[in-house]
Amino acid sequence: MKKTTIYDVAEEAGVSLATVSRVINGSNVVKPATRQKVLDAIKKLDFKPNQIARGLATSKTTSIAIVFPESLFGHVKDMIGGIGDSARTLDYNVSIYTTEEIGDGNPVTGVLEKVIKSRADGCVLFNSDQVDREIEIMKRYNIPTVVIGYKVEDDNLCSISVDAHQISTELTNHYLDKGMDDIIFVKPKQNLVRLDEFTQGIKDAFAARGLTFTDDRVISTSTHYEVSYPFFQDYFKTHRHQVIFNGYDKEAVAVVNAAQDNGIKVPDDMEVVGMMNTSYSIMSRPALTTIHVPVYELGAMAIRLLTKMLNGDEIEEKAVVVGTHIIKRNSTK
Amino acid sequence: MKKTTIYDVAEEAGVSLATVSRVINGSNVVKPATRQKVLDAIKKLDFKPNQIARGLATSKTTSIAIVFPESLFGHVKDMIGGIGDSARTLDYNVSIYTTEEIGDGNPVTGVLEKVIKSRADGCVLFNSDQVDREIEIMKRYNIPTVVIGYKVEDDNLCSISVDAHQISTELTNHYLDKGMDDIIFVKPKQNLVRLDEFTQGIKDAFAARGLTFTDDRVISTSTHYEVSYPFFQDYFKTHRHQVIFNGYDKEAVAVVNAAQDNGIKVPDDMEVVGMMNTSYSIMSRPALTTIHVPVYELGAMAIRLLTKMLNGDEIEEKAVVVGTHIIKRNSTK
DNA sequence: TTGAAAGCGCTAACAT
DNA sequence: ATGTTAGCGCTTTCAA
Repeated sequence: MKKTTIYDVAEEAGVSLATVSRVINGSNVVKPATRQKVLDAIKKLDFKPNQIARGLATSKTTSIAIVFPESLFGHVKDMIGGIGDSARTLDYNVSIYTTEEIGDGNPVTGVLEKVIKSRADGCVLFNSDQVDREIEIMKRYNIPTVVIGYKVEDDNLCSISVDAHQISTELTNHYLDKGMDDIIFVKPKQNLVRLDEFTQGIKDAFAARGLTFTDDRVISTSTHYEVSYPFFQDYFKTHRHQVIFNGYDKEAVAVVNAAQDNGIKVPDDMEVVGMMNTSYSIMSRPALTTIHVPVYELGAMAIRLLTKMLNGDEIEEKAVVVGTHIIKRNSTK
Repeated sequence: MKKTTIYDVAEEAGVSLATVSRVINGSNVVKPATRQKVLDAIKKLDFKPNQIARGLATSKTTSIAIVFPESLFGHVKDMIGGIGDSARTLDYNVSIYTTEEIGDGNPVTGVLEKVIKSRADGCVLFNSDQVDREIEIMKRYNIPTVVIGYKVEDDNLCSISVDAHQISTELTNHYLDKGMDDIIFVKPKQNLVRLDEFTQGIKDAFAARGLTFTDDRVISTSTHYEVSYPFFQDYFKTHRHQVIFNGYDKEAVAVVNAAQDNGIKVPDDMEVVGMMNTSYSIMSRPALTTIHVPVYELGAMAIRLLTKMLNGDEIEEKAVVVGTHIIKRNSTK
């Protein structure tokens, strides 16, 4: 069954294909009567313009590529609402491209190659340990890109990020003020938020008081609860601390549960702070104090920024830094 | 900066564009020496074939559309690993199309219209209260489609689902055997698993013993913990039950937490069963007994089925029903 | 083994 | 206000 084309519609309506094209593209030079004939023909033949052909003719695909490593999916998921809503409103499709963790040789260039071939109008990248290389590639091919979670700015390149350093110094100072300096930072491999900056913020807060936050106070961990929980279950058999910062709520829940299983009362014996303010944080008992990052908005802003670039609109701020704040719940005093 | 095309490569290599096309498509009639010249030119010019042009010429986009309502995103998320991995392996791109909950008039046809215009090679749909209409549309446009969570089969139409009726009768019988018939089913609006069938399974199990499971034992609820938790927090002030089945782990956590806040011990005073075996179920205290649904595999199978349809391969089973089982944890005895 | 040319379905000058 | 025509960048016969 052959798909109906603009030619079929033109014939049915008794006009040229150019007129049909004008009607479907909303040109206002078409005589109302003619327009109606065309509209009728479109309806009768149930014609749906081929976006691929249009894309070839206009060099526009109205599609945006979202590229991220699988491990960041949890974050992207929370953001996809904002991305999807904005994209839908602005009439863009979103295609997702994930990079596998354990890639065959060169996962980054592999997936970006697909993006380039797909001729996506624009691209959204996420902070990851590969992000610099990714940015490099997108710049080389001159594809308008916005990066989420990593501050950069350039031609055809915007970013939306969070001031991780600021929030971690604030948090650290809060405890240092209370004389609590037995702090541990549980750091997952990847996060939307720059965990290296977060770590640096802690160190700087310590340093400002003549103290040092040593690297052995940073515990690297998996974001799989199945892995992190047993780890901490074991860890707390032999360790006690005053405060645990976490790079992601999921690990914070593992810490809370494992601590309590070892008779450590949260928050009385130990305080725990999560990150991202995901639903994990409210489902945990006690509910987690956590750093709120407005992920939905991050996604929505990314698409808006991107479409501005695509439209050649003026962009006042190309490297947007959004604020975060701490949500106080029951895992801290 | 003009993108380099197949013509540029042809000129650089001193051959015709047909030869270049043969090289990039792996035709084996090209003389090795010629092939090498072309390969060199491709490398030198950093040529990436335009997938849009190719799509127009071949009527294939190598892209698959995934369509689902926002509220199902939690489920799709768990599945996207499987979808993404399979799609990547089989060299398809996936485009996601979400329908907004509170649509302007006709969300379904709106979003599917985009899918049709995009000329996606195939489409993945999910069980939802709109799925019948969606299927209808895909059939009309003859787009190979696989539906996840809803059993159907037709030309160009496969499905992968779960036998909800079977699992709910099994579960119900387990409690009925123990003489526990004070059962409540907490039912969210949408789930990948057909909750109507699940409900029917409970009813049938009751009926088989001359009992009735009345409709007032089905509590409809939101999947937002922020909504469901306060609801149950209040509910358990005046209600006690022996067993609570839940249509999704998230609500089960709300039930567990709210019950415990009201002094109801889980599982001693009340048993709670979740559904889907998400990470919520292991993070809950006590950890949830839940119905395991192999979502990753569901996603992977969907893509494999779809690509078989696209390749015209033989499909032995067009309406696959996958098994589920109950994972026993500490929210039941 | 390679090249020439038609065509995929549409848009966008340019004519009329 | 409408029609004609030349692309968009590729694939795929058909010839050579």
